[in-house]
Amino acid sequence: MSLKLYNSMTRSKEEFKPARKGEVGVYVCGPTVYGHAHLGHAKSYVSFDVLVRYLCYLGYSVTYVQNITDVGHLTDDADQGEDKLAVAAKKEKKHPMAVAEYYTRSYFEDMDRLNCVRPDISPRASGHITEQIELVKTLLEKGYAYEANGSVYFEVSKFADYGKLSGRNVEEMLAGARVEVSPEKRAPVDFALWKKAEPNHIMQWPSPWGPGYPGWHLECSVMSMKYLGQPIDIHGGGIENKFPHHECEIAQSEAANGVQFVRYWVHNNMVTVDGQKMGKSLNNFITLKQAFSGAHERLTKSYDPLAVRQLILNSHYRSPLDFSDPALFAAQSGYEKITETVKAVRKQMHAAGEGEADKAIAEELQQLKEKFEAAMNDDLNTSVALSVIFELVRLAQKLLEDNAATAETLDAVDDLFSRLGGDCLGIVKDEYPQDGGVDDEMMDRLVDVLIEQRSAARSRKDFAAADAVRDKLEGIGIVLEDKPDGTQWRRK
RNA sequence: GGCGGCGUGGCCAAGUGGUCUAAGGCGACGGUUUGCAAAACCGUUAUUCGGCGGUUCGAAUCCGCCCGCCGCCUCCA
Repeated sequence: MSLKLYNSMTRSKEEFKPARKGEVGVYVCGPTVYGHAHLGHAKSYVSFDVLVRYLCYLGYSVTYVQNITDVGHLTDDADQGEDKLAVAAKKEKKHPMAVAEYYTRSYFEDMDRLNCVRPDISPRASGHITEQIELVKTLLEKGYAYEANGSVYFEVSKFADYGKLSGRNVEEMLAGARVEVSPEKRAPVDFALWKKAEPNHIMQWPSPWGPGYPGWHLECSVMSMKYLGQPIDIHGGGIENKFPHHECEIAQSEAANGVQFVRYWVHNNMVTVDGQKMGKSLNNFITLKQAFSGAHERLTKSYDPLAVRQLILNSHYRSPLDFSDPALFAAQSGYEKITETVKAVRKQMHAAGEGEADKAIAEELQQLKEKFEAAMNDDLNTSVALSVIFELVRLAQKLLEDNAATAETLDAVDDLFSRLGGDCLGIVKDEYPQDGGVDDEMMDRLVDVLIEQRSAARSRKDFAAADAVRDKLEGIGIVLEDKPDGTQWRRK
C-alpha cells in the first residue's frame, strides 16, 4: 500500500508518485514575519511537518522548502495596501528588516517547541529580488504582462487556465468585479508582479521599470523554481491561499515556463477559537507563546507545546479545528498519558531481565504498525494514527503491570513508540529531561531523602506527616505514587 | 450574490454503501489496588450519526428538501 494524498487541483485522493524516483520536493507557503506565530500557524506547519516526516519514514529523500515573507505582502488590496513589514516597522520604530529578523527568530523558536522539523531551505523573499525581476522580464517578453507607470501587472485574460485551482471563472469575476481599484490595470483581475515605490517607501530595489518592490505572489514561484525545479512535487499552504495567491503562482509560473507548476496541491484547513474565526477584534487571537505560557484570558492554564501538537493531530488536516480551553485540556491529558507510558517503558526496560522478545507481542506490534501505516497512507489520517498510539499505550501498560516482559520485548515496544509516535507524529521524544543528566541525578537523591522520611512516617502510621510531605512536593510539581515495590515520583 | 465545507455520545474526533448495535482521546460513574490518594488495570457511558422524505436487499455514508453553523471570495497559515 502506498501514500494517497488529496490533490486540491483534481479534488480527489491520488496515489502519490514523485517526479523523480525516491526524491520529493515539498514547498510550503511560509509565514509573513510581522508578528508572533499563532494557533493557525501551528495547525498549518504541524500538518505539513507530519507530511514531510511521513515521506521520510517511507524512505523518500525529501527537500523541504518553506519561504519567509519579508517584503511585498500588503495589508489590504493588492494595489493599495501598505507592506505589512513596513507597517510593523513604523509601529515598532525599527527597520523592516529588523522586524523581519525578530519575528523570524520567534517563529523558528515556536516551531522548534512544536517539534516541527526545520525546513531544509528557508528562503527570504528579499533575498531573491534579482530572480523575481528576471521572472517579470520573462513574463513581459512572453506577452503575459504589461508595464504601467513603473508597475508591472500580469494580464489574467492571457492565461486561459486562470481559476482552475480555486474553481473560479474569470468572466464571472470580471462581471461581478467591484469598483476598479487601480486605473493602471487593464482588468480588475490583473495582479501586480512589480510595484512602483514612492520615494519615501523604505523597502525598494532598482529595476528595469524604476525603483520598486515585488508583488507578493512572485516570491513563491521564484523560490520554488530555484530550489526545487519544475514541476515541484508538492505545494502546500493554507486553504485561504488557494485564491488568489496560489492561482496567481500557477499563472506566473506556467506562463513563464510552459510546464506544469505543481503536481500535488495540498491545502490544510483553518482554525477557529471557541467556535469563531480567530481575529484580533474578537479578542480570541492566541499566539503560540500565549498558549505555551497560558497568558491569555481564554485559557485556564499553560499548555505543553506537544499537547497543542497532539490536539492538531487529533483531527484531520483538511478539517477545520476549533481551539478551546477544554479541547486543549483534553489533549494535554492524553499527551501526558502517552509520555508517562513511554517513560515507564524505558525505565523498566533497563531493569528488566534479558531474554528473547515475546513472539505474540511482536505480532501485535506488527499489526499496530500496519494499522498505523494504513491510516497515514490514507491522506494522512492522523486521527486514526493517533488512536493506534493509544492502543500501543494500552498494550505497554499491560506489559508493565504484569512485570514479566523481557528487556527485548520492552525495547520492541519502545522502538514502535519512537518510530510511529516520534519519527512520524513528533509527539514522542527520544529523550525526556528526567531520563538522565547530573541535575536530575541530584534531584533523584533529594526526592529519595524525602520519600524515606515519608515512608518512615507512614510505617509509624503518622499519616498527617506523610501527607504533608506528599502535598508539599505536589505543590512544587512533584507527584509521589505508592507502588507495590515502593514509592515512585514523577514531575507533574 | 459566487465558491467551498460542516452538523456523529457530556466534550473533542475518526468512519462516507454491508465487517458500524459507529475507532480513539478527554470527562463521568462503578470495580481492582491504596492508610487515604495518585497512577495503572477492568467495566459502564450513541440500537444511533441535525430534521423530514427518497434510492437500495442494505445508508451515518448516495439523492432531494428543510434547519443550524463555519470558511473563502480584500490581507491572513
